[in-house]
Amino acid sequence: MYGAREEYALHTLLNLYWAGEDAAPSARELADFQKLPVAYLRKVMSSMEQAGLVVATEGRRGGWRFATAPERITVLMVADAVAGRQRLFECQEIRARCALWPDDAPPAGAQRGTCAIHAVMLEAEAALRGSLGARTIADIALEVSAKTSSVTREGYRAWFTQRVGTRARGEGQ
Amino acid sequence: MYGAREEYALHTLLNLYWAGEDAAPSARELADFQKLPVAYLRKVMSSMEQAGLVVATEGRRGGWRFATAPERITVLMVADAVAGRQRLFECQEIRARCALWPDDAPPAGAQRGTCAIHAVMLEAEAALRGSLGARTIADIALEVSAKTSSVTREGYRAWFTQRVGTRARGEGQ
DNA sequence: GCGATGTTACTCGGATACTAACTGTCCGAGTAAGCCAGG
DNA sequence: CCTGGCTTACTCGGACAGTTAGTATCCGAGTAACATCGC
Repeated sequence: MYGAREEYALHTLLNLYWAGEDAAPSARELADFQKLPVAYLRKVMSSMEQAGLVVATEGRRGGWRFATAPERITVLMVADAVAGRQRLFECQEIRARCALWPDDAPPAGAQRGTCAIHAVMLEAEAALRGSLGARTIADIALEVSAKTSSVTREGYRAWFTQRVGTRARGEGQ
Repeated sequence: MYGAREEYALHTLLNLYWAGEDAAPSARELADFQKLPVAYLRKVMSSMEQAGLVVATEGRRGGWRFATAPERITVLMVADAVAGRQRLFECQEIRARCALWPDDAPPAGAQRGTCAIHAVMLEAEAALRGSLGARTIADIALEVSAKTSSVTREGYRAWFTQRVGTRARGEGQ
């Protein structure tokens, strides 16, 4: 159900968090840091922009920032943003098709309410979404922080500020 | 994540339930009743047989029965049987790839424990599986029974016993 | 009457199309900052 | 000094290719019940 897109998106948001408030790294920098395909990451970022999670500034010193505080961005929001509100189960209303009646004239009862099987799936989907909706980017970042040394984290931040700085001053390539 | 396979499997188990203990309908009969593709349903049934949910008797009067009481068959078991224990998320250990170190020599800390993002996904997967594991085929059947008239349900059962009967007696064309 | 044979209708498993989705790449258009030459 | 054009390095969006997974079909092999034929 969830694949590389979601993984890229979440890790990149985490990296955006490490980079710090005033960095605004570009898609290329974010991709380089994690060694991801640049062009593809751009699309992922676009999806997240449309969902209002991040915002891009254009031009030479352009780059990406959080549009919302990472404390308010849940994993569910990210998944929905890049995968487009995927359903756990796509009900085809099989119940209406039965040998006991013609296809074009099912009895009224066969279509009333939600399909019982569909209902079970919807319930499971709600459980899934509830779980994903309870965790935020900041949550995860703090969790990771607790397990890594502050030196390492400072290294991350420094890499971004240095990379972004040289680009802005035209020292690139 | 879940599609036609699961829908076919669950509806067919429900139909097996309506057919009654002593019916043993064939794949063709089960498919005809719900107007499903026969050859495909056979494969779905095979998956469920391998998982120990249903059992087939071969030969002319052959057909399908429950291998386990429908009270003990959860929706999760069915989904796992036909979809093969799908993961919600396939972690690619992206965290090990970083511009700060060479690909072939990541620091020990970067790989220790489970990836934080992966952990969130595993938790959500557990919530999903917990929800699906709490509902059984018999549950759903009783739920549907409560919403349909006994005449309708008797019609289902009669259709199967009649169909299975004529086949066994060689009156089928 | 009784056993051997053939027919029928199943299941099982593998091989094969067709379609849709995911991943990834490429290219043109628009935008903002720095640089540099001409007035 | 300062204004206009050039270069650079971004973002944005659409179009495209390669690979994989899901849906569906087909065919040959094995099996069990029934019907039929020959003894």
